[in-house]
Amino acid sequence: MPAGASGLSRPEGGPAATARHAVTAEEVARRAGVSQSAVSRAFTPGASVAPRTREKVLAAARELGYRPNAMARTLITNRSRIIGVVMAYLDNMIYPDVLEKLAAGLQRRGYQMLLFTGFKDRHSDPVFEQVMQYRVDGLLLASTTLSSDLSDECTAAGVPVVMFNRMTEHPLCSSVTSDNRNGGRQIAEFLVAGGHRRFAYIAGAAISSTNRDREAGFREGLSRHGFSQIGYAEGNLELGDTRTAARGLFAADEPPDAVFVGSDHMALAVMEVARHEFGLRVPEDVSIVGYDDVGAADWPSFSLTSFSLPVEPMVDAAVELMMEQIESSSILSHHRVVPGCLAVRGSARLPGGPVRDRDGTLIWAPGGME
Amino acid sequence: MPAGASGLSRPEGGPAATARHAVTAEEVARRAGVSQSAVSRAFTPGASVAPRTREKVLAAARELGYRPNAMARTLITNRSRIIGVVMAYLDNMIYPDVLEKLAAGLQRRGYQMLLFTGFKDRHSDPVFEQVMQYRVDGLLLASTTLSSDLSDECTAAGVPVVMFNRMTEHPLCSSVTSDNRNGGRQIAEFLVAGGHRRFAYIAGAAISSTNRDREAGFREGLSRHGFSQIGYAEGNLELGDTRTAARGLFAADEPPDAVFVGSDHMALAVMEVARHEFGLRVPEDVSIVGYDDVGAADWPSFSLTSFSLPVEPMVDAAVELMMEQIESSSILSHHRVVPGCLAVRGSARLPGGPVRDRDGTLIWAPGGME
DNA sequence: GTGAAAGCGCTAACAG
DNA sequence: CTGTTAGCGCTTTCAC
Repeated sequence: MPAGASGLSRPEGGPAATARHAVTAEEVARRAGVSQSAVSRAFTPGASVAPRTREKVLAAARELGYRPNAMARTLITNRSRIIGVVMAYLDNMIYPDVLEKLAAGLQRRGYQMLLFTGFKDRHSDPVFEQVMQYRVDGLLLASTTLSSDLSDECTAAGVPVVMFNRMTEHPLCSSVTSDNRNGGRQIAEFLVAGGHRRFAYIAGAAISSTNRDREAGFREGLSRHGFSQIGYAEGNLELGDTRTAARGLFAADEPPDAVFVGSDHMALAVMEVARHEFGLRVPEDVSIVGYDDVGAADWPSFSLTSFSLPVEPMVDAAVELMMEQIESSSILSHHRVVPGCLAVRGSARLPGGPVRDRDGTLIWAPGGME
Repeated sequence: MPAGASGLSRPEGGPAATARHAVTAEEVARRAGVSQSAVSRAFTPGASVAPRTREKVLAAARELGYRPNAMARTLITNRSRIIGVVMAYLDNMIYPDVLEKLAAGLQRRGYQMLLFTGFKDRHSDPVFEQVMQYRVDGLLLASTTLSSDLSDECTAAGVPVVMFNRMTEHPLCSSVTSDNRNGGRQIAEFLVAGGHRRFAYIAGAAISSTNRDREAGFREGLSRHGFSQIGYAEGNLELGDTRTAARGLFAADEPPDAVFVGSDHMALAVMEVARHEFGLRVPEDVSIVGYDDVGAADWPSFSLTSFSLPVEPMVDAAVELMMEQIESSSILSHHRVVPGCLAVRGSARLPGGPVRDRDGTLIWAPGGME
């Protein structure tokens, strides 16, 4: 017996009703005195129906409570107007935001969202089999870690795949990411300019392209200034692991004076450990920088300096890419990299003067970005 | 042009493939040298097929990459095995958790989840029309605020509705909630025992049953001890409004020494305002208690005392309720109230001795709950 | 246990 | 513009 069965309950039940047969176009047609195809046309935008006929149909439909059956329509049009969205877990605070914006974007174009999530531990394959049976028009993969052959199967089945917040070498997948590499590098520049000397990186999912690029950018930026030996630990996008990682770093003989954490979600946990377990002041004793710029980063308690993941433009790009492929019924491989910027707050020591990227781009300047 | 279109991009495209026609049962049948119905049976658990036939079919299916078409099946069985989930917004940190667990629970029973979210501002009716066209087998409404006639339409269409984390007077809806009233009362008892004298309540969505019950319980508990005048403000489940509400309360002539905030999501914001805008120490100057017991409540920075929303049992109950109705194809009105308990942390002053509810239940005792 | 045949509710030609 | 007709891919009798 599940725990939920305990507690107060009203076993008496209450009123009951039995499922009614759904109204069909046929019935509406009879009532409106037209043919069944007329009903279909009345509900098809842009179909050629006399205004008077359409009126009659809509009236009859309203009276009967008719709603076109999307399943039947799918069967014949070969378009479900459903997009499968795969997000293994939602604990990174950006995902709820992505989900909301994505749903809104798809809805606006008349698409629905079939969501697959909550299989952190279990394997994703059975899940995937299910998605495909629903003949989704497209698949959006938004977990940084997911078996890549999943996308193989999709493209083989002619279903366009858009990767969100991750890249792939797969030749027939599109992707939308933030500018991870640049972000990592700009953070390095910023921290070096801030006078730090002992750096560390805490990785998310080490195998993901997202983590790989952020780390690569960070190392690249550091090595430009001669720092090639840095502390390293893996948080695996998981709070427990992240805390362990942070403890290891801070307990070292030469603890870092600047830590770049691969995502805000983890960075906040690192900050907690630094302050409450090691009594470190941020940023006086250690600077902490994250990536994603989640809402909580801006809370006074954290005031986390972070490189932004531009969710809205990324979602827009993803939806656009998806629609393009659905409409052209061809699978292309487009990769969009959406630029972000460093949101400078209080968790990292401020540099004395302006900071520029290697190409001259202004990353930060005292007193605001002019 | 959306912002996402800027930034780096590889316009050259890449390889392209055209959607292939999906494999049908007919084709599998030909290849396996059996009839199309045999194929259907091979994929129907519990159908009467000779093991040898099934083997042949499965082999052919594998070779061809066949997957049964769920849409076609829906059309004939009149069961989509899809549950519509309506969650207007996901910013309350409990919702991602609910979503994950719900998806897992449904998936385990062979159901998919069609998610409707991201319409905080927009009206939900057009959204709803869409859901119904996909012939969902059931609808789970998990936003505390949603037009109630939405459920009318569902039950009229024979679709079972389960409300999650909210109640309704509607006679043909089921619901699963936490024990809001008890929670509110226990918090009152705890705060009174802690020696507080000036109480305040910050409401979520004032019209929601969830808020109503939490507030009623709180007031009930306080009035038992003679406190009937309390501070009140509305946060509307919205961070901006919540901060404004908190500012109003703390800036008053006689600011509260104990605040119960209708949800953790808002409570954390209130704590931020108290500390960083008013320089108040928590709990020395003001005690703050929340409801939901979200993950962040346990972070050292907040250490928020909170009444738990037992997500897992609630989700289990909701799924169970839903399955019951789908399987019996009758709509019942069951209301489950899942008990929670007070998670005592550091954001509220501790009472000197054990605290009991009016019925004698132990709410809290020094040194743990024995 | 298996195949033939009849639809599920709808769209999409096709004549008129 | 409208009705008729033929399926979409599948499940489900119904004989065999």
